[in-house]
Amino acid sequence: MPLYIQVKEALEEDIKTGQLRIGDKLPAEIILAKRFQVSRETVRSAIRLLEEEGKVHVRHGAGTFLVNPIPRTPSSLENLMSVTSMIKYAGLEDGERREKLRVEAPILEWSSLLEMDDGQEVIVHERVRTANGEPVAFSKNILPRQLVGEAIIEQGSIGSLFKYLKEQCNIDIYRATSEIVVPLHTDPHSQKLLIHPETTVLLLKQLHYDRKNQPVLYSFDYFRNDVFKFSINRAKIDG
Amino acid sequence: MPLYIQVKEALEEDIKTGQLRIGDKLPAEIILAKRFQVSRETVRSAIRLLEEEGKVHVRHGAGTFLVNPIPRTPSSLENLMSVTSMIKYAGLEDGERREKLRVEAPILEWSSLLEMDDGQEVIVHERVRTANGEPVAFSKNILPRQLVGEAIIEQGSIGSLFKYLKEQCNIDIYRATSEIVVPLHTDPHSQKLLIHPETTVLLLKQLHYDRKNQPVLYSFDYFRNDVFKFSINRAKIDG
DNA sequence: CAGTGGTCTAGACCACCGC
DNA sequence: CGGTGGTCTAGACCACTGC
Repeated sequence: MPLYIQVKEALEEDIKTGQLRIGDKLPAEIILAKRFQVSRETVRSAIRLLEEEGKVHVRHGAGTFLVNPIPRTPSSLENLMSVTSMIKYAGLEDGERREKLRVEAPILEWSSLLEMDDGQEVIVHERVRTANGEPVAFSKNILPRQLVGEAIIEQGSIGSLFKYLKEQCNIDIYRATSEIVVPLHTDPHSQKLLIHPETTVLLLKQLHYDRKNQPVLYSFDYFRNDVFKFSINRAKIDG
Repeated sequence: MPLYIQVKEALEEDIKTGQLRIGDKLPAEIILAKRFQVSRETVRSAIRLLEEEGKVHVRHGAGTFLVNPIPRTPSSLENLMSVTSMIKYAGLEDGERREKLRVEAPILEWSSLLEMDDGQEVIVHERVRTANGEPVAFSKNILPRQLVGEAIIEQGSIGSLFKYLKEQCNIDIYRATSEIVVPLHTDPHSQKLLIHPETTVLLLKQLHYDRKNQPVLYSFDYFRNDVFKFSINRAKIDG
């Protein structure tokens, strides 16, 4: 375990035991360095982590101050997770699915977003997710056929798409840009989920990227908003 | 200008001029340090910035690689901005508003979220935003009366609430947790905006914090989704 | 002005990757 | 195994804050 992690955890322990309280100024970096018998840069690495996690507020020339812990949002949208994970996270049993899988010629929007060459085909994968026998989400996934190979077409059930792509296709999704849309009532995919009068539906149009920021998957994910809760942490851009 | 910023910008210049191309491995840190006549730690600070901005991918033992630039999302929700700013950002003229301002006893949900003592009152501020004579957004803002003082009650028009709070009340909002909700058609606030058949409405329930993570403002912000576009960048949590 | 964090150095050793 | 990034040190000087 690196030293700066140990220092960070020691400081967190001071917070937890109440030795440091909200609003308190932490000892100067040089003092902490002496106390923990490490160099000042090591202390700074630890404090940088605490700052990233929103536990302290560093002010040049003034000191480092303990702030309220960031309010924890249960499952926050800026953390990318697969629909399968979101269902588990919501405490639901990932039930029976109706899957459809086909090969298509992409429409211009898809081939453009996925940066595909002309003439290439896409795999279109659709499925309804259920819990307690009721539909709770619907997903339409679009992938370049070239990326996923031929095996997927014979595949009966995919399971977690993220997991399948990682293990079978060596595609590691780790980022996405998502547009949040409230679909119209006339949207046929939305209608599949509108089974209760108090149900509303939210759509995420998501373009997923691998670690090289290559687009690999475009998806339309519809969620019942009476079942799933969506939240997000927002912060001012500068200082 | 700090050295590590200069190094970062020199590297970005190499990217822009095509000396470094997507997928390329950057020279080793120690080589870059020699080239720029700085220490290795300075180079590492520069690379850390590039990594945070998603421009390079650092792999322990392998090297640092140039990746596709992160797809730029126009106005992404994780960047906190006021409704006033969102309206300007959408290219709309912030038109006539119908403002209401009153003092109330808070309901339990509000006083709890705003961490208020019993018996304290809240200021409730509502307004409709219009553009081209049509309503495009509706906001309901709830603030502890104690925080904002008495002056606000006599105030005719507030303008940008964020700006008002900063300049008149010394409250600097810099973070929020927002829940994204698709309101029901029966929601009276939502109905104010449903003036076209192809209009849908999205609601942000937002709890705003100052730099000490003290909650200072709870707001319900309704937006017409045919006028405003909402997007978000999502990333996997761990490396 | 004293105290604080921000930057920077020139080394060192370790952990990991890919050949 | 050599090359790479990850961590760490013991200093130094600078820039900012608040009294």
